[in-house]
Amino acid sequence: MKFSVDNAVRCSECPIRHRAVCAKCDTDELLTLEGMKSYRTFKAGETILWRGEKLEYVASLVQGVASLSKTLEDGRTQMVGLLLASDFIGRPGRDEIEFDVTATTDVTLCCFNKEPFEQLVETTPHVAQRLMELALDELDVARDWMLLLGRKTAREKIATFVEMLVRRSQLPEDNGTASVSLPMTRDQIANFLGLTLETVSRQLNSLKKDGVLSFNDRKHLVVEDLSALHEATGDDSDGGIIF
Amino acid sequence: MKFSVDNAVRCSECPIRHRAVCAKCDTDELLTLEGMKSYRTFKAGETILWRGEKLEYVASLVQGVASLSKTLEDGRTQMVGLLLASDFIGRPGRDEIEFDVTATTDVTLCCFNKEPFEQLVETTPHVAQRLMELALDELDVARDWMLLLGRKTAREKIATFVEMLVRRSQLPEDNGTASVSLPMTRDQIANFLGLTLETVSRQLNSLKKDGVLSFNDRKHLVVEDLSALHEATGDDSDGGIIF
DNA sequence: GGAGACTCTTGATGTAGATCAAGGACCGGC
DNA sequence: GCCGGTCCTTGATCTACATCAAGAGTCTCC
Repeated sequence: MKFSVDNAVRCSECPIRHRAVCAKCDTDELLTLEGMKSYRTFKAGETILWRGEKLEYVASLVQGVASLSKTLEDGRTQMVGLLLASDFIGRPGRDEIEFDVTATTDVTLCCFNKEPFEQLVETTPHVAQRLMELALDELDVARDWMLLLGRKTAREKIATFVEMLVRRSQLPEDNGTASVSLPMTRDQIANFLGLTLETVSRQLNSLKKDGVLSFNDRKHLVVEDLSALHEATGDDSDGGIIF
Repeated sequence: MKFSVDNAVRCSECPIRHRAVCAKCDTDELLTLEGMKSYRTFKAGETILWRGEKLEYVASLVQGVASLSKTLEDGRTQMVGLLLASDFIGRPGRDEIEFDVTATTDVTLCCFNKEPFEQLVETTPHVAQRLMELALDELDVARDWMLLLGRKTAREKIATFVEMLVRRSQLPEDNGTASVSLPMTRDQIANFLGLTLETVSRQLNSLKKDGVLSFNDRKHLVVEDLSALHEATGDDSDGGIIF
């Protein structure tokens, strides 16, 4: 279900219609948004927004994966968020953002100019409510990530990351087995988990040796034993992580 | 400006009136909130909410400091948020929370029963907007914290923490000097920064030895050189952290 | 199909911070 | 004032992961 700037869809047919910032909008509100929106695309690796850059628009991510990252003075970087289809970029009421946004894969955005969008937020409770829900969901994810970054071992971090991929891809789990595609390089994973690429490689291969995972090409992973994987995350058995 | 359950204030005189979830409310809306609210207090160390517990109410923190924390299966814990005056607890649309909430100091909450509050969110854009702003602010803080947890050294973590205390306390900075009160034990600080209490102690004393900080009693810190402190955080010189 | 550039693996070594341990300072209660 | 508990400091040791290094796969573009 690919689409490009050239064949822009109507909102009512949009693949993220029911999950994005517009999820709660009624037909009238949708019409307003329809008039404001425009699509943009970015190639994998391109920077979508720089930290501190003046924000001209806010956007929903329609297709692809983007990442948010922060950098220290000496160049160390940490990924602080992963944006997937229906996630929102930018915030009404702030002129710039505190992190860089980079396209991990090819990305399509549905953009709204900032000012008219802010007016919409002021007037329609549906948009503000949905933005609040999205922000609170992101907050939950960020907090799970803080636990991971602060307290988990390298092996637990990798296991948690793979488990997240499985949950998110929503693939049918075959009696304890699942296969997922890996949209990032070891380096990007390392950046995500607060590790180095060598440690990521070692831990992935260690999980492979232990029969929890298997893989041959670098873009694809098979989880051989989901419960062993969960065991390795260190997470409390109930509850768990929401993605 | 202490107050207890016994001498509940009117909303219009509330110390957090202009920063809490009610900040954008007009007089009518405030009246509705006035009718719904009730105060609760907790002693330092008490648990305000357990993870997974059914949420009966949402609340604004009026006075004191509370912390959010997560726990791994084997008992390792990580603080994932610090709640200060005007911060909000709970989320409309979710029946439980994913972390424990504990009173760090004595705490006073302004509570709203969950269901009427949710209805209010549905109907008044001002509350939804303010909740969105609060959530987005917390998200910014959480992301700074992820960078800290994932990439900073022990010394940088401590420096960042102290700098945060300074910024937050808003005390007049005397030509590069500032003094702040320390509302937590070494153990709690360690839990906040993803360190151990021994490391916290060592790094604080190392910063003392280097003339950046000084302290005699355990509840009070003096920053002798704010720019040296900032230097020690590792943060990019511009921008910086918002608290 | 081969040169060059990424990306990944694997090994050897170093080190920041955890862990273990013990003693000292402070605090509240009797 | 003394006693028990909590909190903090300091030292010795250990270890998980970073860092440094080298080689092997794989991808792409003339």
